[in-house]
Amino acid sequence: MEDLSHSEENYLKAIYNTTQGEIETVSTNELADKMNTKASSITDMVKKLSDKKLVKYKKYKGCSLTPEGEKSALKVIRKHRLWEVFLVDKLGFGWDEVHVIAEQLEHIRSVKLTEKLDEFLEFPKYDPHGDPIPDRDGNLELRTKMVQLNELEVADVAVVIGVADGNPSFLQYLDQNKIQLGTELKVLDLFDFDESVRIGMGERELNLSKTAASKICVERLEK
Amino acid sequence: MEDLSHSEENYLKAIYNTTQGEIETVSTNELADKMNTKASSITDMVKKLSDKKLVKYKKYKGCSLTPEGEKSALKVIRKHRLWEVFLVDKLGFGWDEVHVIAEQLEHIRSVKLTEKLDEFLEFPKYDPHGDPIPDRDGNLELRTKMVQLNELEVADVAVVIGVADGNPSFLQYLDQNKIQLGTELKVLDLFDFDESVRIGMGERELNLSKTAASKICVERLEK
DNA sequence: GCGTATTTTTAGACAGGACTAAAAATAGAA
DNA sequence: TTCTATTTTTAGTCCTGTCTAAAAATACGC
Ligand SMILES: [Mn+2]
Ligand SMILES: [Mn+2]
Ligand SMILES: [Mn+2]
Ligand SMILES: [Mn+2]
Repeated sequence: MEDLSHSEENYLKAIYNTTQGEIETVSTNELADKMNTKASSITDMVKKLSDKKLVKYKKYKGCSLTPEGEKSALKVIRKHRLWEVFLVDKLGFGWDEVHVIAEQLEHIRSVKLTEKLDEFLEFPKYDPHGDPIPDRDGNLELRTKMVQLNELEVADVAVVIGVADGNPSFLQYLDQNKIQLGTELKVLDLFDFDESVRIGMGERELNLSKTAASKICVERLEK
Repeated sequence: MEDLSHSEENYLKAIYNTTQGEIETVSTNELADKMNTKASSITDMVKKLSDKKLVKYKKYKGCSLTPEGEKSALKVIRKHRLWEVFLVDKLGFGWDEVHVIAEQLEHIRSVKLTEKLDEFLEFPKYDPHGDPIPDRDGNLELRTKMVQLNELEVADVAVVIGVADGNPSFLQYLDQNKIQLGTELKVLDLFDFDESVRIGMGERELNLSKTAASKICVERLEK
């Protein structure tokens, strides 16, 4: 229950993010890639977190979070996403700029600060990238109706509700093409040969590569 | 010019704060006291900062900031005070609660964040304790007309413009006695035997110990 | 100016976090 | 199944920042 270091929090967050969905365990190398560090550093830290009962770890078998560890990770994620909302909504940052700054702010230790910030932002449910913000108890909304744009059929109508990649260059690409959260679109064509997709948004039409389309998260609308 | 660690920034700030005014140099032990650390730690860090040309240091003679070091210190102080304004004005914290949180926020590295925050707060000149906020170039207003309350004469009228002590228990004492920045007061009596002072504020009258009075910073008004 | 008290520095240790290189375990192909 | 390629762990090193204990320098009373 004692405070965790910035580093420990970053590891927990990375483990959380890579063990979402069906994947129940993350390998040492995969984590090393995600965190831009070396496998040996991962082993060291995972051992430490395992001693603290925040991570389940079997040598050579990868790791996952314990319920305790998940709680800690979600606290950090809550702060990260709240700060992102603050930076975009209150300070006027672009959604492509806030992640790196929130990486620092997420480590500020003050429960009262987090709760006051939440209130100041009027209890936002989603961050600027469409990711749900855990409540103070660590409950996270499941986005059951969310699908990737490339999974739609021709003539489907949908609204953008998230992005699967926070990379600034991808977000700037979306900005340039005037795609943002809330943008409504219709699938005009699906091209088999490269799995690209043509969408219409109001008057505009646009081709998206499979790569791009797979990173845009949408919810189907009644057509 | 590379980034400084949290620890290095804290040392620079502490050196800045203890070498204000006539005092031109701070001793190793004094700094150790202020920072709740040991003299040997001070020596180590001061050597390092001296290598980086941020601190002037002669063995056994104490240390002070170089112009470079002062610039760095003022950047941290600027962030500290801006965050304090944010916490009080926007989030509704009490002035007794914000110092510890700002101790963390002051280390967030993003020039753009600092400038956007400044703008969002509408370019405040003073923090919640009446301390002037350095501008982006590190220029700091000198509060030439500021005196301690215990230096006033009987019948002097003055307005509270700052506190010389950020200790929460002192600030809470002021809260309880409804003394805040902007409070106007008149000196009713000075008591020689213990140097305490009796002040009037509107209908209210109040005795202040010398200790308390010396920590309240005021500006004389035309009586 | 001398000798003691105090301050400051040095030496050595330790904990956290990261890295390299080498060793061990596992996975996969033949 | 056996041999090799890949993954993972271990061993040893380094850097930062801190501490304790010992040594050195300074300050000061007489
Ligand atoms: Mn982080
Ligand atoms: Mn986000
Ligand atoms: Mn600080
Ligand atoms: Mn302040």
